[in-house]
Amino acid sequence: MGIDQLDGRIIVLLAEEPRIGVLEMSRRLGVARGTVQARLDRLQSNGVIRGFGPQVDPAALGYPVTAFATLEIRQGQGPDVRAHLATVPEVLELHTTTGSGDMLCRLVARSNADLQRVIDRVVGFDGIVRAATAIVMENPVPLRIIPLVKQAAEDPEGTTTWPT
Amino acid sequence: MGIDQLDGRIIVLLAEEPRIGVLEMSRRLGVARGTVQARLDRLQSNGVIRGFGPQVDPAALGYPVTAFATLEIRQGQGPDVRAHLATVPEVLELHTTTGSGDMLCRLVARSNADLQRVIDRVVGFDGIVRAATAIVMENPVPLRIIPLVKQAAEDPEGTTTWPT
DNA sequence: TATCTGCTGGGCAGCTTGTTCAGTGATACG
DNA sequence: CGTATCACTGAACAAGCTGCCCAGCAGATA
Repeated sequence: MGIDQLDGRIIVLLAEEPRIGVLEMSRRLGVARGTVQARLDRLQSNGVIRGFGPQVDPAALGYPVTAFATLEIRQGQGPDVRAHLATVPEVLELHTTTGSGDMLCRLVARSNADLQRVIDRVVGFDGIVRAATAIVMENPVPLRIIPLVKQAAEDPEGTTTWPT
Repeated sequence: MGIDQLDGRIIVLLAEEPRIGVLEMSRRLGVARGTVQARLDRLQSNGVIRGFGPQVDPAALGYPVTAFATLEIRQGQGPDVRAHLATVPEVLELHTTTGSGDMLCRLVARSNADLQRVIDRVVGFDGIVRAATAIVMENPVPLRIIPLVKQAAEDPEGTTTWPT
């Protein structure tokens, strides 16, 4: 577990220019093509790189409204609620969190009015006691990983960032 | 704005086998290569497909702990807080939301103990009044987009899902 | 009817990929 | 100390894909 600086540079390069190809990477990094290839294979089998799926923008799909909903779950209904939420396309992700047996999920909708439909569908299920929704207005920091990759590459053991 | 079924199938195919290539896609979809190429170009210039960056797993990087923090911001300090949080690598994303002038951010850390360090760094800033943190235990629905893509492809106008 | 857009099917040169091989340096281990 | 293991290098090869071009055709539109 952990990556070295070469791994980090490969990931950063890949993030900046996804269509770059192994050969061009090896040229820019100043290493042999086989090395980059082996590193990439290892990163993928390690699970560090999960894949290269297309990053789709829900807004461009017609779902410009994003919201986070905190759900309060009736005791023992967790599994059923998970299964229910998994069937709702507008539920982009779901987490169970500490706190009062809660879940947090990310929703999208076609409009603020449409959000009502989505929420109704989400909470229209027995196991859900209550839902608190916060609509996203701005997204100053879009989901990112590069800064973390750089830190992990500089300091694989976490020694410098560890609390003293 | 909106995608048709062919666009949807292209995205799904790309998500299932990211390394597939335009030629193989055209074969599987039963259309000409130029068509797939043109669709892909359009999807990218439309912004529907933002890119093909590597999906990196923070856990595999040594950051297995995820948390969501709700931040209460002092009036007028929003921009400064955004800039501050953008400098913290462990802040994976940041949203401003409705509610009491709040922000919601996703954090990762090397351990529960390390999370304290991250939170201290996040809230160690004048503009932040209070922070409520929820640690993620499970992630029953990892960030996904395919179900939404399928729905958008089937129903580009949202007519069937619209509230009646 | 004339135009425009999108799709088809073909062809071409150039480049990348996947794979294999031998050689080398560093490291770990008996 | 000798040796096995590992990672990296540099090279080679055939195969396949990409990017780009073109002409033709169908459907929608003005």
